[in-house]
Amino acid sequence: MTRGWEFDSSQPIYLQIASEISKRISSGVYKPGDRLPSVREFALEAGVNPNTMARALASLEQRGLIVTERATGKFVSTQRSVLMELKQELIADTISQCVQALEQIGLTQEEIVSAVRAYVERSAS
Amino acid sequence: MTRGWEFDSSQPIYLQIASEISKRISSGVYKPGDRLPSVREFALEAGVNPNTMARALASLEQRGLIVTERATGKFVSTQRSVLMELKQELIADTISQCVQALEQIGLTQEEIVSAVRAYVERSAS
Amino acid sequence: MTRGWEFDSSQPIYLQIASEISKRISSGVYKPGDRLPSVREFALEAGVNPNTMARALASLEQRGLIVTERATGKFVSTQRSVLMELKQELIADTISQCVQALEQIGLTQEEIVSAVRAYVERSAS
Amino acid sequence: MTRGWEFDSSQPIYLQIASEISKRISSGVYKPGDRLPSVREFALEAGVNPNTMARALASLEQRGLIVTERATGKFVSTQRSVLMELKQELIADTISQCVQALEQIGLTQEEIVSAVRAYVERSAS
DNA sequence: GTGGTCTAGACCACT
DNA sequence: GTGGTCTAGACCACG
Repeated sequence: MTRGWEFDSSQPIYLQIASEISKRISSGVYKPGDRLPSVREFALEAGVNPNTMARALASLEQRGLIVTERATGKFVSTQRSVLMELKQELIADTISQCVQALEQIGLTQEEIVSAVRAYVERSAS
Repeated sequence: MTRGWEFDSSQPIYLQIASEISKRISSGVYKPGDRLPSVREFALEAGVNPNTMARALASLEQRGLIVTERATGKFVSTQRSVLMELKQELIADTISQCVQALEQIGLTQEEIVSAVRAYVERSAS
Repeated sequence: MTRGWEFDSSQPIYLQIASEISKRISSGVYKPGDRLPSVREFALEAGVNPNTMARALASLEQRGLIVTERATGKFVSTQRSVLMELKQELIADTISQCVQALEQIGLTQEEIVSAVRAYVERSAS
Repeated sequence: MTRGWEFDSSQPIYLQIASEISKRISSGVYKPGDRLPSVREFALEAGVNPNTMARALASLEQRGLIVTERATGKFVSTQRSVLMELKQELIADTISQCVQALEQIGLTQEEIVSAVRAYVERSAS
């Protein structure tokens, strides 16, 4: 049994939590309109202090990804534009990280594109 | 000053060290024929026990990436084939991880390729 | 009760252990599919530290002679090819050592063959 | 620098020394009529007590392999018969040990002979 | 219980 | 100084 989610020390934990939940929303684990687990539940699952979890959720709420209905809980936003924005951002982050790593290995931009194309074509067969 | 390299608990430290040094070799931080820092220095830099560092380096030596000259130190292999193999493996791993993340977000393979192309073209301008 | 196996200082202990266990596998003391004694038991029997025994077993695993099933133990490989390879290697090593000794004593290659033939015929009667 | 010869605990050291010197005589390091190093020199070389070395040399003298000339030293015997006997014994011991090992690996006597023949023919090419 | 990992500290041979 | 080996003892995940 793991004690909680995995964190590293490169970033505040609450941001890592927000990132994790963002991914879940984007990938449909939590769908638009879904009620999220309570802060306490979430904190237990992640193995962090409820205050930390609350801070993470607040940052998501500020971005418009989740909305709070007083006394009933927090829900994933149903606004398409915000969710699309999130998705685009996650895509950009993922690709950015990948491209950066490949450039560090020594690939040019053209080589990166063709390497990715080769990869997906190979895995498609 | 950081206390050492960053490790997570998803993998043995010695493998993470091996991976880190692999990347440095592939990206030219340590070039073919270069003498590597001594095991003790390396261990100090990474913030681990010398035995752990030795284990990491042994795994690299077993893969043919580095060679040991007794009592003088460890050197990056000058064999092209091994280094090319390493590079291809690092590229494949990086792309695999990226594609997997993007597919989880919900992109199709064509979308992934075009998103990467768009990204590098945008960053080129 | 002996205090452990016999080792000499010509080679690292862990390699001598690996060699000893190899012989046992080849001669059928440990048969394909057999569960080996646990690392701790083995270490006790050999009179060495468990880490040293683990290192020896790791080298055998790397050669494909044994396989590990997590939390249940280590087992002799059932792959014929690997076991045949081992046997051939042990035979070659043994004969090489013998021939070398006999050549040093001053025997020619023909004399060596006939001396061996004479020996086995004599011991057969 | 090694501190002396290698011994194991399977046999008294003086017998291991006698065996080593026997091999040297048989292989011609010390030829018939040669004066051997003094007991003190020999003991120093082997890293043992002079008494132990004296005992080893006494056992060789008893077998007739070496003779003592009072106040001048010890010499390798010039008697052919004794030297031939020694050679035969060394050969028999070497082969016996080899055959025993091969039988333990699981070879039959015919297989042993043909394996040895194959080995010397291969090494001759 | 199993094997795996990591640390701490020691001694060795080599140059 | 280098790497290599060995011991001792600890903690972990797995089933």
